[in-house]
Amino acid sequence: MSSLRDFRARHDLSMEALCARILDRHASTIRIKKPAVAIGNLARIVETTLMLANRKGFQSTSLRDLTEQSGLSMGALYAYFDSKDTLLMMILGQVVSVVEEVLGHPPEALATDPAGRLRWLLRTHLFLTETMHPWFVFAYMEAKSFPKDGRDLAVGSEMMTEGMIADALADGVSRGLFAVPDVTMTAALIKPMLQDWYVKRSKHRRRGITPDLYAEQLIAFVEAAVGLKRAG
Amino acid sequence: MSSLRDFRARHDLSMEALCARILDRHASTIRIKKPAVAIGNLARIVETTLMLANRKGFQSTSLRDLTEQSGLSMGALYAYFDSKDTLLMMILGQVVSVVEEVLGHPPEALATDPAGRLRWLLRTHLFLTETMHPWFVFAYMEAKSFPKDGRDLAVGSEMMTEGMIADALADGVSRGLFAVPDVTMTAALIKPMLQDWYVKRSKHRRRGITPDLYAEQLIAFVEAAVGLKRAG
DNA sequence: ATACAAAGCGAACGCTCGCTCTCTTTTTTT
DNA sequence: AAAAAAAGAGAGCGAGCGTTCGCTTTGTAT
Repeated sequence: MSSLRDFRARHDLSMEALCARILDRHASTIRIKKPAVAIGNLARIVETTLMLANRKGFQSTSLRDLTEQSGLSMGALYAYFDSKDTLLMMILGQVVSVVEEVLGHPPEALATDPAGRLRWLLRTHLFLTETMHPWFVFAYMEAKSFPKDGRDLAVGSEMMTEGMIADALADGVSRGLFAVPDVTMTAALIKPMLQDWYVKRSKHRRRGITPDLYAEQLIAFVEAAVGLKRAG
Repeated sequence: MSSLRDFRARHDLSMEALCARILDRHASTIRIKKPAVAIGNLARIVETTLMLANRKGFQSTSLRDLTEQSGLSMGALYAYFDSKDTLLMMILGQVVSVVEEVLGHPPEALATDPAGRLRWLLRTHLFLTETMHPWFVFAYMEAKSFPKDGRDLAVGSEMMTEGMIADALADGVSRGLFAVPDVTMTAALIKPMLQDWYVKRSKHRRRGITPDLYAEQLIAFVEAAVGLKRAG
């Protein structure tokens, strides 16, 4: 059974790796020529933005706050984005892209094992959001104030992961493994429990719940709810 | 079995009734002498604030937006609150107070019926948030940018309702009705499914899910998860 | 050492913000 | 009808916003 350690060994989600991909995606906007410099400073910018935005909201975070905390000047910041909204879209776009990449490819071995695939989805979702915690809080909390394309992107991403859960459920039902009256509705009920891990993470941590523990308990809860008989 | 109609017949949660109580609580700040005038204008102010804040966030809603949409002048607004933060606290305080009042008093008949009390809690929570939908979205989405006392109030309220769920679960476990490994954790998993109704309400509505339907399916899901055998 | 591009800097701009204050209008009282 | 009290109006204030731009510093190739 896979753990958070295993997950992190399989995926490089370090700040540098993530910012390298942001640089790729926004090469036309970013005016810095040397990739090493660009990635290093992007890392400082994104890290500071996530910290400040998660503390008091992106709208309320001023670019002057950002210059003070990041150590970069106003002019330097605008070499990396052409507007505050672009900065927001850089972060959001990276979150959406990683979700698609990580959750979109379940192990082939689970292709005919809906219960295993459901477990894998829940566990992987939790480990991903744990590893990129500030990114996901940012995407979730700022979603409603995104420019329209950003909102569509976020909603689309959410619908995609919900759809993956629904597919696993439907597969399980058709194999007689699960007893679920309405797979769409059930998937819609499972999603917020996944999101709660990162939205209210400090509460769970205060109670001593680790990601592995949360995964285990959530899986037990969901499997009971969908009528799966558990081994042992 | 109680429905949304029944719920609304039992509780007066009209804008006027809610604003009358805001007036009571903030009588010292509000400079308007005649209650009828004060309540009427408070209703316009709160209604407009909720609409604008839920559309683009409270921070991004300017007082000039508020004057335009409400039809009241800047000077008039400041006869009702002494700062934008006070306006926020008026709304939040009313939400918290109503939650305590409505959820804090389950029917006496359910005192020895944990399964019934759990059903009542879920249903009542859903009906309450449905009836005061914009208020709850506001409290939930703006929570992180509240001044500290506001955040504490919101967190306290959430912990209270989670505690009620946990109590019902613990009662059920001690009577041998539920099979739950950890009541606190289980309550923490149930809460976000309740909140999802109002946070993602438009998604559910698009799918044709009514509050009564959501209540029914959520209850079925939870009862299966906690191991309750259902009649029929 | 020189030349040139890359990167970084921060004062200044136009604008909007929350909030105040004086003045006018409406309502109530006499 | 006059006077007093209550309520509303909206121009104006200083502060702070996102963004720009002319300039300096740093790094590199000759």
